[in-house]
Amino acid sequence: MDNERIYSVSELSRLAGVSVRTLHHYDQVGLLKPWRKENGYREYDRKHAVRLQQIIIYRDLDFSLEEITRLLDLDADNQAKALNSQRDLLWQRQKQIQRMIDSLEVTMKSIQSKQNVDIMFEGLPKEKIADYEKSVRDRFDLSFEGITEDLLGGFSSEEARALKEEGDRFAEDFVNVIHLPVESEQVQRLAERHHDMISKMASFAEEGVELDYDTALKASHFLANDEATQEFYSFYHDDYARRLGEAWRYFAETRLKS
Amino acid sequence: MDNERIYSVSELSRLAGVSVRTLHHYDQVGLLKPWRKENGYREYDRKHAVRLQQIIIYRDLDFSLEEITRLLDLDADNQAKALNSQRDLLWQRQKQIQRMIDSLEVTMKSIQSKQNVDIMFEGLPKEKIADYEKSVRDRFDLSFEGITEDLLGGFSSEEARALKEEGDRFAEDFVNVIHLPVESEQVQRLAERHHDMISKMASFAEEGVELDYDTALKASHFLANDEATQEFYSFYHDDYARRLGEAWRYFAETRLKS
DNA sequence: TTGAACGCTAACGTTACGTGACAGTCAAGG
DNA sequence: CCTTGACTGTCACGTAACGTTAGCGTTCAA
Repeated sequence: MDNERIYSVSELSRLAGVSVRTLHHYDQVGLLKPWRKENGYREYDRKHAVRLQQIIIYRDLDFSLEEITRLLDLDADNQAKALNSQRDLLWQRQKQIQRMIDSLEVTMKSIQSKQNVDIMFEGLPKEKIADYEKSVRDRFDLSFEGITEDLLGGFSSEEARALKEEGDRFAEDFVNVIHLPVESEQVQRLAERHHDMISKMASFAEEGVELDYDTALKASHFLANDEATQEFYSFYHDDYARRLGEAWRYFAETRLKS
Repeated sequence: MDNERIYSVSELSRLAGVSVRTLHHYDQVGLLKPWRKENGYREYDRKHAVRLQQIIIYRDLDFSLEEITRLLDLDADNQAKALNSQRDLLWQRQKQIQRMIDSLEVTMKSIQSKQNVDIMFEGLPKEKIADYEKSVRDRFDLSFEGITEDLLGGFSSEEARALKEEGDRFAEDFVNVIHLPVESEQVQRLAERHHDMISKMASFAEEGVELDYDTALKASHFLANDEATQEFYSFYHDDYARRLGEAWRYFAETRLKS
């Protein structure tokens, strides 16, 4: 019945996971005052142990020992209220950490996307990338970083590499039929393949996004007419961007028009 | 293109939510070293801002500045890895706080249940409660606190008061028919009412718990025969516990037998 | 009875800044 | 041109919450 477990300093310190010195300190500042045996040894009971738990919670929440003293002595009678406020503080802390995690993941996505941009543009002429980027930014009034972050941030390096290879293979195939008319079946098959590639990426970036007629038409026009873009893709073939643009346009007109 | 936003001490301090002195300090210990203008003023760029964010995360996770220096310089190349480990640490912290919340809620339940016990036994003879409690503990090999915690911990003080009143009203009604035979319709109607009361409480404490035949029979036997219990309930009527036990037994035999 | 384990106090050390004190810098206004 | 107020800089001491070390008493099993 008389459940009065008592603890020595070292026992309580092990129980609560704090150092003996800490208990000495709390005694000194009057935060947790144990009984004393005749020989001067400190003696803690169950109530002390409970109070210590509370102290530790508040301490972990970055309250000063002075504040903790006030809080605990103030709510000494109203235990339930004290516990409630502690729980609320812990909830707040949870949410705060969640925000930190979220912001961290945004940063991670941004870094990953930059890496992926490097992967995707690997082997392509460095100095022309900047011009191409500027063109895209001017034409569509979008930050290049914004685009790539949305489009590439969600992929791992491996996936990015796979995409790069898929793109290269496509380019190779396209160059092989680049002399054929855009209406030809071979070219249109490739146009569809390209359309599917892009759609896949876009839908991965944002759920339910469709590459519709208008967007495709704009893109085709850009490909067919923008100089920096032509320059950039001349790496594959002199006429690459122009022909791809035309292929896209025909594909959009015949297959995407609603 | 040259996105090089630069910050003064005060600007960066506001941006990151730290004091100017803190930035001075980080400069001093070599954790975050800004550029210097000719006049000696500190100058921070975007990279500094990013590094500061990382510092703050680690600091909030209680790393020492020295450890943070090591961590950041060690993973300076491998940014992605650093961010990953930070996220993992934040997750761990989340879980730790969750454990604290859980343990806190257990404590809250225990306190609430003790308050509710006081409410439920209010007005009943204090000194007989202990005997009754001992009897229950001996007979059922259960800690009284365990029972009440499971049964009453989930109720608020208001709900406990309502339960107490319901119980008192029942006792009054039962005393009014206590002279009638246990088989009588009036008594059996009350037995059912009592059974429903208890069931409701039990099912509230633990989802899907049913007060079955065996349990009811044991309880009825206890009520009808245990002396401390008789004593305790004699507050209502000398024969209260015995008659209630018999009413329960009949009810169990006629209505609960599977 | 002795030595290892534990306890006490006292006092200085450490970390991560806070808080002045005192002085130079700079743009705006009288 | 000079002042004024907002910033900035470097010392340098202060503080909170213990860590650490030193010196010394207590307990208890071997």
